[in-house]
Formats: sequence, structure tokens, C-alpha cells
Amino acid sequence: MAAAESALVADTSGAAEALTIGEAAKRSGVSAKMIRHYESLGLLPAVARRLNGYRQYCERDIHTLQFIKRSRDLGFSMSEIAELVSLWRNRRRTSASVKRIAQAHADGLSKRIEAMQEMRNTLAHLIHCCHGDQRPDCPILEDLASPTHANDK
Amino acid sequence: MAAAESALVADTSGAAEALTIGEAAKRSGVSAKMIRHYESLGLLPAVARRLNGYRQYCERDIHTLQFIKRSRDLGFSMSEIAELVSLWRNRRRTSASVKRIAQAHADGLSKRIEAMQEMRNTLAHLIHCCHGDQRPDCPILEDLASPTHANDK
DNA sequence: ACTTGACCTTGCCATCATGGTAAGGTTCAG
DNA sequence: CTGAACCTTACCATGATGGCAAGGTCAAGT
Repeated sequence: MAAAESALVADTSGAAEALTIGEAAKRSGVSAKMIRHYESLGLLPAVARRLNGYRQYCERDIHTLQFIKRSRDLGFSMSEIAELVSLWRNRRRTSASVKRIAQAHADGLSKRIEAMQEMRNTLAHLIHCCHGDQRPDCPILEDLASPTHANDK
Repeated sequence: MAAAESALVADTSGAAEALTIGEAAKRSGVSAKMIRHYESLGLLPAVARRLNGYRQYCERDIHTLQFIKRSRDLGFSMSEIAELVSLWRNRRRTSASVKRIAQAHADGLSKRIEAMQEMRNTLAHLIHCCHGDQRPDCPILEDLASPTHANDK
């Protein structure tokens, strides 16, 4: 009887529901490990379980996981994603609130990109100036050792 | 006698040596916390101590800390910095070995920058398409919820 | 001499998203 | 009945940094 229940608990539709966490991972592109983690963060609402304790995922859950995956791929933090998921579920949301989050994230990205570009440009210059041969003289080390860098920041 | 030693241990030159960690922090721009951390990583060679246990820094140490600070500002990782400091100290280094590290780091930066630019561009497009008003319809959420994103990566 | 405030010491915890590993239970196929 | 392949929980690690706590030290003011 335990075997019977574990095989088919999807009481309702005849569609392919009730996926295990491994199947959900493959379908969503999110690792099982991360799925559990997201659950602990409260990103996935209902934590349906079978009688044996196995987590159970329906199409809606997979969709949520794909939403999270896409959001991560766009660089949103977990707390931002929590907000986005919440707005996504809320029919009375305003697009302004979504846009605000996205804009803030894009601005953060721009700042980080600029900072990294400045590093890269400085490095490119130093690398260009360095012979890269067997001799010890090196403008890169000279720059790093030079105490005359603006204490900006 | 204990008071006398703590005030002036700089036995040699009359110059202002023997700085405390707080003074070293101000001079180098590295926090005291991080100075201790770098020491635990082996980036600072001798860990001179006074009799009371206080760390003691000479000009050479300050210079090393400034070197580390500059390297961090250019985005080098701690393990890369460990290599750079080692090369800096080594008179028989080759500029090629320094250049190799810098080039690898610059390449890593470029990759990360590209990835972030792609995120930002995608976001910019979505943000541009979003009205950002009181209505719930939102192309940003629609994108995130769309299951049709190439499972690339 | 005693207090006070500013410093120093060590050590532990938290961040953020993710991976790894260990120890144990379940299921399914041979 | 056994073994592979899954599932469960729980803990540790990453990398660079900050924060906090509990205690020692020093210098200056009362």
C-alpha cells in the first residue's frame, strides 16, 4: 500500500504532475540543492510532500523555478527575486513597482561594470607597458609598489 | 621599565618606526581587521610584536600594505596578491611571470564585464518596454515568467 | 592613585549563492 | 535480496569583509 501511494498520488488530472526534486531540477535548470535552498528562503510557497517525505512538484512549481532561474541569470539577488515572485503572484501589483526593482538592479550593474572597466583599463595600460620577458624590471610591479595612488574612494 | 620599552623600542634609527596596527591602518588605507587577516594569510612576513603583544609595523610593512591595497583596488584576488608580493620581493623574478598574472586577471575581468553587460542590456530593453505605471501588465515579469529562454550557459 | 577612554588582543558569527560531503531512508530493477 | 539511483537532513567551505564580545594595555585627566 505504501508502494501504491508513492507511485500515484496525483489525485486530480491525469497529466504528468507530481515530479520529484530531481525531475524538477532537470526541468527548471535549478539544482536540487538550490531548490531546497530556495524553499528554505520561502520562495516556493507550498512544500508538498509525499508520505515518504519526498518533495513533490507540480507544473506551477516548475514554472516558479524557471522564473527564479531566469531572474538569477539576469543577476537579481535572492531578496530581489523574492520581491519579484511576490509581485508576479499579485494580480494587483503595479508595473511601476516591478520596474523600480529592475531599474535599481540595472543601475547597480552599471556601477559595478564601470568600476571593473576602470580596473581593466588600468591593467591593460600596465600590461601594455610590460615587456613580459626574462628581465625582472616590471612596470606592473612598479605601479603596485608606488605609494602615490590617490587615496580616493 | 615596561612603560619605557613600549614607548621606544625602535633601537636603530631615530626615524618614526614602530607603528601600531591602528596607525598602520591609517597610513595604508587597510583596516586593522584586514591587516590581521592578511597576516594570517602569510602576506606579511615578520609579525614583529612588542612585549605587550601589540603588533609593530615598520615602513617596509606599510609599503607592503600599500602594495596589497593597490592590488585589491585593481581587483586582484588574495591568492594572486600573494603571488605578486612574492614576485615583488624576488629579485630574480621575470616580468613575464608578473605579466601573466595580470593578463589572466584582466581576461577574467573582461569576461565578467561582458556577462554583466549582457544582463544590463537585456534589462535595459525590458525596462524600456515597461510602462512603469499603476497597471499590473509588465513586460519584465512576462519575460521572467516566459519558459522560452535558451537553456544555454 | 584611580578612573576613563581609546586603543590593542583573540575568537566567533554573518554575509551571499553555491557546491560538497556524510549518514541514513526509499524505490525500483535484476 | 542486493545494488544503483534516488531522496532526506545537516554541516562545512568558499572570499573578502564587517561586527561583536570579552579582556588586556596605555595615556591622560582628576
